[in-house]
Amino acid sequence: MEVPLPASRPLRADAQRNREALLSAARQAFLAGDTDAHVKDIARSAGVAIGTLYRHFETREALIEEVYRTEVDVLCAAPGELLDQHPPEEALRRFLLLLVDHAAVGKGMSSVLEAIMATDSPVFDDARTRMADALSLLLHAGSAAGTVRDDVTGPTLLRALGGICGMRATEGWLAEARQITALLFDGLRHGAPQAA
Amino acid sequence: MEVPLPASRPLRADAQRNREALLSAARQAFLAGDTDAHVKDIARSAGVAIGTLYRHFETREALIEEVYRTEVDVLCAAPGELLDQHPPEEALRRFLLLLVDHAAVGKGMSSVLEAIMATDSPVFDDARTRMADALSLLLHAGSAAGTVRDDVTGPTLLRALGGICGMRATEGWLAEARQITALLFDGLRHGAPQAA
DNA sequence: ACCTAAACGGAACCGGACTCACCTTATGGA
DNA sequence: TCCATAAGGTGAGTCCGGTTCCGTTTAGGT
Repeated sequence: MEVPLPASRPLRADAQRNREALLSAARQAFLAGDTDAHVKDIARSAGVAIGTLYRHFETREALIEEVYRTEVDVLCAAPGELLDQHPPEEALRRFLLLLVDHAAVGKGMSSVLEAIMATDSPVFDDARTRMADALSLLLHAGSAAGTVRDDVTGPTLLRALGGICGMRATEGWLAEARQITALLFDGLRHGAPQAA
Repeated sequence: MEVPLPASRPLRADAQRNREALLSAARQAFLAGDTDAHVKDIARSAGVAIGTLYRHFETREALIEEVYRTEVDVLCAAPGELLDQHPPEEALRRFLLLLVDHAAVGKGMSSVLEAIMATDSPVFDDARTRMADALSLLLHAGSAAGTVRDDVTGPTLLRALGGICGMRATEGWLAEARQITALLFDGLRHGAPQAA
């Protein structure tokens, strides 16, 4: 129950191996669509006992978050690149769709994005903050350029996207989600100082 | 486990009393904000045993749905009235905000609205269908009048709203939700045949 | 080799929803 | 009025997850 600090002391070799096995097993399960895989199964398919799982991760949620941390990293790096290559408005549009599409990579990812975006769970505080910052960056760039309204904050928009990702469940959800996101985007432009 | 058909045979007097007590206790709890009140507590505060609760309601979810059925009825009646008193576009705007505000009446309502709107649970099939129909009505009226885009369906919009209601959790969520809803509305008008 | 802190294992626990076999009582017909 | 009987009520018990705890094992430094 005391997740070792990142660099407190290098993990023992076997511990390192197990930790990785757990992450890999969990990733496997989530990407396979088993959004709510049981901790026991994850542990078993990692060739480890539950106790070991809990030595490495405070809770089931914490394990999940760790699995997706790299995904979140990738996502949060996107805005910078997008702004380099596109005008702010377009960068924002692309990022919104990128998020939604990302949520589609296996049902697993979307449920985590949702958890990150739509809940208050302290486990996701870090991820949430980073993603809200990423959005703020885009919104500010857009409103500075006058093509995006300036009264919407990163965190607010993040919540909305979280809600949209919460739509996953039905057959055609991705199409629906994209459509709604486009709608939201139109709404963001609509109130812009100098736009339609 | 076999919810009596509405009018198969009039419930025995005591059964009727208990059923009502359960609904009332549940309503009480949900409106008080205890979104995930335990079935035992609900049963206890209704003065009956768990078994009795389960005689009347298939599952916890079913009880919840029943509690909110009347709410949903009210909500679904609104579009008709709104269309009588306002142009389609304005009726739509008002209805969207009405939904969000309704979700704010106690955290309980919002979680149920969310469950109705954002999941596939068969328990809410009925409510979901009715609400999607209500939205379709407004959307059609709006697109017929040329003030609302015509490529968004009731069910899709319902999902989006469900997502937004899923935002409840944080302090300022209502303000955020209203803002996002307004954004969505702007988006709906944006692609309209003859609009901005 | 030996020692010890680190890591592991897994039975036990706990907190929920839900079930079931048995008991209680409303009710309608004699 | 009273009884038969089926509708209704009961609550201990089951099931199913996540989580904890402590005795055992082992990596890895001396």
